[in-house]
Amino acid sequence: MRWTQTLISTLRDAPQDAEITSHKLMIRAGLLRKLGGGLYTFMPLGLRALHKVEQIVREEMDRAGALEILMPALQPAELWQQSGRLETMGPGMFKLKDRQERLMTLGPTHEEVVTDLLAREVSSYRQLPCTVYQIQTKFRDEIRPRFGLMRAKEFIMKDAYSFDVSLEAADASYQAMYDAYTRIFKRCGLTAHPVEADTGDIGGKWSHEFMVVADAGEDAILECAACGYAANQERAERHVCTCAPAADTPPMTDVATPDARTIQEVSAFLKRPAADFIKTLIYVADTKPVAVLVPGDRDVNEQKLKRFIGCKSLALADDDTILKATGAPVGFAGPAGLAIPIYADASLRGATDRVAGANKADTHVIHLSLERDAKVTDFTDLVAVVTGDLCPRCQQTLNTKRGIEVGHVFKLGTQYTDAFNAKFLNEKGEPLTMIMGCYGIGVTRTLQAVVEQHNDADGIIWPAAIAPYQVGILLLDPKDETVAAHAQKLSDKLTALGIDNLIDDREERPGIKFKDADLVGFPLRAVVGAKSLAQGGIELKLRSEKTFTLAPVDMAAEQIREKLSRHKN
RNA sequence: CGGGGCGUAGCGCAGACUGGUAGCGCGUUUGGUUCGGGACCAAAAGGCCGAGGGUUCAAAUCCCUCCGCCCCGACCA
Repeated sequence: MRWTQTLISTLRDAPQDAEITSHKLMIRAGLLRKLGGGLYTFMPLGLRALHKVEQIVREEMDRAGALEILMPALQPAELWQQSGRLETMGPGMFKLKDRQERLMTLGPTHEEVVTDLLAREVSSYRQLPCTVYQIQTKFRDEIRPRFGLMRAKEFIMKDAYSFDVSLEAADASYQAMYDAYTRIFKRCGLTAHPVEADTGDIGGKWSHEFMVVADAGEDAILECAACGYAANQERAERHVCTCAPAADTPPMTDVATPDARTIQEVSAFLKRPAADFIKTLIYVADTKPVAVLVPGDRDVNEQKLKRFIGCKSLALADDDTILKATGAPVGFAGPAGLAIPIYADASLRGATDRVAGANKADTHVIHLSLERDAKVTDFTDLVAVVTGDLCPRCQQTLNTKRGIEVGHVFKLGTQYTDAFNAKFLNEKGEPLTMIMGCYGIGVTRTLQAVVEQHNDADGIIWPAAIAPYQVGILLLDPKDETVAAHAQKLSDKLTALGIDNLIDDREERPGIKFKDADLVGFPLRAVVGAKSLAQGGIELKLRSEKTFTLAPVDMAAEQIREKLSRHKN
């Protein structure tokens, strides 16, 4: 292919609305163009790279025994009513009506469609295990689309679903996908770490996310260097020391704290550190108010809270609800005397001599001994784990990193197969419910994660496996027929060797071609010019290296193949 | 949804406070000189200044409404 025959336009400046490196580079290098918020067009160059990622995904899915299918993106809403997710995922789904006024959705994911499908298709244990997958466009009405392809309203996902006869068999299917994911990300040139994760709206009991470590990542990961424990902050647990209660805390006493509402204000007023406080938050779980207690210097992890209570919606209570539940305005809630359920963080078990709100305006209490002075419904792990907390496995210190979630694997159990009555007959003719797993890779996000992980000040540095073109042939003297012929010959030879390449045949000065080649990020650059030919050949330079070598014209293609194979990533 | 910021040529920006009907750089087109890390000279094309309404003799500029985009937060009592 020749540069002048394709649609590549590079930009010297990044558009003002691009924030992170990978987003800027993908726009500047002409891979993407924006249509609107969270909506992007893949230009020829970007689409080539995307197709390569898809191809790797396809090969590894096939290798793992999964079967490719393609389900509709447009789906009847009844399916979502049947699973109950029209309610839980509703706000994040695009909905529309057809001319019959039937409510439809644009699929944000496909558990419903696939379970309905397998429930109809599978009737015997002989058909199991069965894992199907598709590479398809998903639609999500994101609260806030961000950073180009990282969080888009429309994006390409590879989603796979496994169906098994038993939990043990399902574990094997899960492991097969987990292993396939490991291979996929490696082949894409990514360093992705599996971490324990929250299951969110998908549901299920167990899941791992594949995280690419990057400062631009939207998730926080807690890692233990000692034992290898790694978890998304949404799920991360910590080891808590069970401290012996102080023998004699004086009776709980009111103290006036006029206008001091926040922990910070009361802490300053009473001259007690935030850690001595019991922070009391009033939430509304579905429709009922509940109180949540955490140490004054800690934050609540709402995902954990939601999971523990088992509610569908969870939000901080408004001022009226707080007044009704505590009898006091916002800022003076405390555990003593509350008539609503109280959930306390496990670290507060045996807490004595603490400060908390008194459930009276402008008043706090001191000498609060939690189990003596309040009726705690349950103690459980509720705080957001942070750097410095102790590993729940080995009690060493945890560290935080930022990560981009590129893949997520779930053990779902029978949540969906129950809802869709997906049963099969076993050897004895008994009907059993299939055990399900689901597995997603954000294909478009993965592409951007690669750029985020592989770049320098000059531009993208593509891993050879997913570069739009593996070789950029810079034709420096396009009007010189001999030189141009050499470039074309090299291109043909490379193509014959299965190495895709692009000849930059523009009538531009060399400087522009060098800059653009670096920006676009060809893994290998071959310079063909009157000067190089006079010196005896064609210049070969890897994007990841500083020096070049001169290859005789007849040897250039072979040498390129060799260089590329030595620098897979 | 709340807070903040921004909408002027394909991209990056100035002009706005102090109204007088639009400019710079890059890019694009043409011609010329150049030609190994984003050259130079000359000429040219390209804009209902996000949309609607108002004030005014006159609005990119002032006022109101809406729309779009970006960032922060989705929350600490």
